[in-house]
Amino acid sequence: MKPPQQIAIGLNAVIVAVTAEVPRILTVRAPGKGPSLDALPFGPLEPATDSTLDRALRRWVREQTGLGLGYVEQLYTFGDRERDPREALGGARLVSVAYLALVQERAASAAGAEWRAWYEFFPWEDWRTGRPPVLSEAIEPALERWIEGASDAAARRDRRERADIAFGLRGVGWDGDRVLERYELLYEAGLVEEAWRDRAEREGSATPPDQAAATLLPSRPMLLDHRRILATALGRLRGKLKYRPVVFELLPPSFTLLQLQRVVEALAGVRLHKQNFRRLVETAGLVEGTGRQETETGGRPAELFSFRREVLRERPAPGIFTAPRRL
Amino acid sequence: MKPPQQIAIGLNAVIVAVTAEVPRILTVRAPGKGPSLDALPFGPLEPATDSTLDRALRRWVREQTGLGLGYVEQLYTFGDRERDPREALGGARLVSVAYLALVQERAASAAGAEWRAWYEFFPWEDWRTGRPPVLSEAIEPALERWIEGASDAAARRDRRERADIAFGLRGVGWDGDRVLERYELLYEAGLVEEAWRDRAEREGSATPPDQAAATLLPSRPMLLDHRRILATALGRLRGKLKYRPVVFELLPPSFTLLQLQRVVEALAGVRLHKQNFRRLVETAGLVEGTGRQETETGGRPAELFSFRREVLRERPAPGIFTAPRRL
DNA sequence: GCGGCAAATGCTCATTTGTAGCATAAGCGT
DNA sequence: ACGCTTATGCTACAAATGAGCATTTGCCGC
Repeated sequence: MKPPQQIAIGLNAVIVAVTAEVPRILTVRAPGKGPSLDALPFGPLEPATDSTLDRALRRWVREQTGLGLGYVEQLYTFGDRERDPREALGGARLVSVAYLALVQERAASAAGAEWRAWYEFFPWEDWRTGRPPVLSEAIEPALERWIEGASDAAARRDRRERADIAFGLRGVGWDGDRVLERYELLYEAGLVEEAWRDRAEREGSATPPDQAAATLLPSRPMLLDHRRILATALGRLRGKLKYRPVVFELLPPSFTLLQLQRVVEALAGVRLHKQNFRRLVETAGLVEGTGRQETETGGRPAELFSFRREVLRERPAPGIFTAPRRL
Repeated sequence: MKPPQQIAIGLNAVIVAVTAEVPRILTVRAPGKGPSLDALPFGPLEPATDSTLDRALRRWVREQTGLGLGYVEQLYTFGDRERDPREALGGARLVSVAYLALVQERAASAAGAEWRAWYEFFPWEDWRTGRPPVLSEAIEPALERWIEGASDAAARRDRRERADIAFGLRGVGWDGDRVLERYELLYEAGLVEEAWRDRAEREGSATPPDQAAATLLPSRPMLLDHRRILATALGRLRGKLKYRPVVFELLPPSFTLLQLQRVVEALAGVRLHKQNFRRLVETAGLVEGTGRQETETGGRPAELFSFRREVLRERPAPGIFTAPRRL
C-alpha cells in the first residue's frame, strides 16, 4: 500500500487551430464519467524516454491523435488540491503542466478527438459582432446578485470591484486579455457548471440545487478544471498576439492580408480597422508579397503574402497590436 | 525497490529585492557538493498539507528563511532530463516549478541564506552605465569563435543569426528582455561554467579542458540549472515591468519618484529619461502624492508618493514602460 | 548671507504611433 | 454597363513618446 497522498504528474495540451474564422481546440471524450464531458488531451511524462516535457507532449499527442505539433509553448502548472475533487477523498495529488500548441487544422485521427469552437466554452469572449448579449442578459444580473449576497459591506465592495475590472463594467472598459479572471469570477459566483459539480463531489451531495441550474450560464462545461486551463490559454494567446508574431503558426504558408486579419480577430475576439491593420503588418515588416494573387476573394483579387521570418532579427519584439477599439 | 525512473517534484523560488539600486536574489548554500555553489531556495510540495503550489512555496520559504512572501508568481516548470546530470546515471527525474517572488529586502534569518546581486550572475545584463565592456572584450570574440566552429556554412549562418538576435549585434539592437536567450546561447557556446560542469558530470570526465577555462566569462555559476531559472525570472520580470505595476512590490509604502525610477532602472538594466518617467507614472495614475516630503535627497526635497491601487480598475493594463533608448 | 551644487519639477517641441475615414481599383454576376 | 464586393492607397487628426531647456528649492562651504 502506498502512502495516502501521492503526487502524479501529467501534461495537458490546448491545441488551437482557426478555420473559417472560428478558433477551435482539440478535445477528447472524458473517459467514463457519466454524461461524457469534453476534456483536454492528457498524457504522462515518461521519464525513461522523454528527455524534456515538451517532447513528452509531442510524443503522446502524436500517439493519441496522429497530430504532429509545431509551435508549442508552456502555459502554466496546475497543482491545486481542488482541481480534482476526488483528491479531497484521498486520491493522489494531480499536478498538470499545461501547454499551448498552435496548428493548422487537420483531421485528428484518434477516435473521440474532436475540434470544438472555443467560444462555446466562453460565449462572453467573442465581441466581433458587438457586445455579446449574454453579458447584459445573464452575467450582469447574476453578478449583481452575487455581489449583494456578500456577507458585509466590505465584501460587497470587494466583489463589485472585481466584477467591474473583470467584465469592464461601470466605466472600466473591456480588456480582452482577462479571460482567466472572468472565468474564475464566474466560477466563484457559481455561474458555471463546474462550480456546482465540484461542490457536489466534494460534499458528496447528489445534484446542484434547482436555484443553481437556473442561474447557470449557457456555456459548455469541461472535465475537472480543464475550462480553467483553457481560459489560461486563451488569455495568454491574446496577450502574446500583441507582441509576438505567433498568428502565422495558424496560417498556411501564403495568405491574403484579410485572411490574416480574420485569424487575429477570431483569437482576439474583436474587429479591427482593415487599412490600419494592413499598414501595421506591412510597416512592421511581418509579411512580404509573393507576387501571386488570390482570386476567390469575392471581390477584387488580393495579393498573397507570406511571413517574413527575418523580422525576428529586426525588431526587439515585433508583433501585431490588436488594440481593441475602446467602446 | 522502486522502478528505476521515478519523478520527483519540487518548487524553486527566485526571491527578488532591490536595495541601493542593486537588484538582489536570495540564495542558499548548495548542500554538500564540493566548492559550495549558490543555489536557489528549494522545497517540496507536501500534498497532504499544501492545498496549492504557491501555498507550499510560502510555507517552506517561511520555514527555511523566516521570510513571509507577498507578491508571488509562477514562472515556469523545468523538467528536462539534462537539468540534473546525475539523472542520466539513473537518478529520479526532478521536475521543478519555479516561482518569482518580490519582497522588500530584509534579513533572511536562515543560516546560509544570502542576498546576492543578480548582475554577478549576468554581468552583461546591466547597461545602466553604458554597454558592459565584457560584451566587446569577451563575449563577442568568443561567440565569433563559436560561430566559426560550426560544422558547415548553414550552421554558421544559423549560429550567427541567433547570436545577433540575442546580443543585439550587427544592427539588431539590444533587447533587455532576452535574458534567457542570451544565457542559453552562452551555455551552448560553452562560455559559462555550468556548460562544462554538466558535460563533465554526464561523461564522467574529471575537469574541463584548459581551453575551456580560458574562455569562461567572469560570472558567478550556480547549482544545477539554477542560473537558467534565474535568467527566466529576470527576463520575465523585465517584460512584466512594462505592462503591470509590479515594481511597487519592491518599494516601501511611500517613495520619491526618483527612488521608483532607480528601482525600475535597476531591474531593466537601463537608464531612463527622468522627466518622461515622471510624466509617465503620473499621467498613468500609478502614484499619488502624499503631501509629505523627503529631504535627504541631496538636492531640492522631493515629494513622497504612494502607489494608487485604484489604477488596477482604470486601465486595462497599467504599467511602466521602460522603453530602452535605441542605440 | 551668498554663490554654487544637486536634485526636483514644469514645460516645450519635434517625432512617432495610433485612429478614422475617404477615394480609387479591380474582379464577379447580371 | 451596373452594382456588389473586397483590395489597396492615401490623408487628416489625435495621442503618445522622446529629448531637452528652464526654473525651483534646499544644503553646504565660505
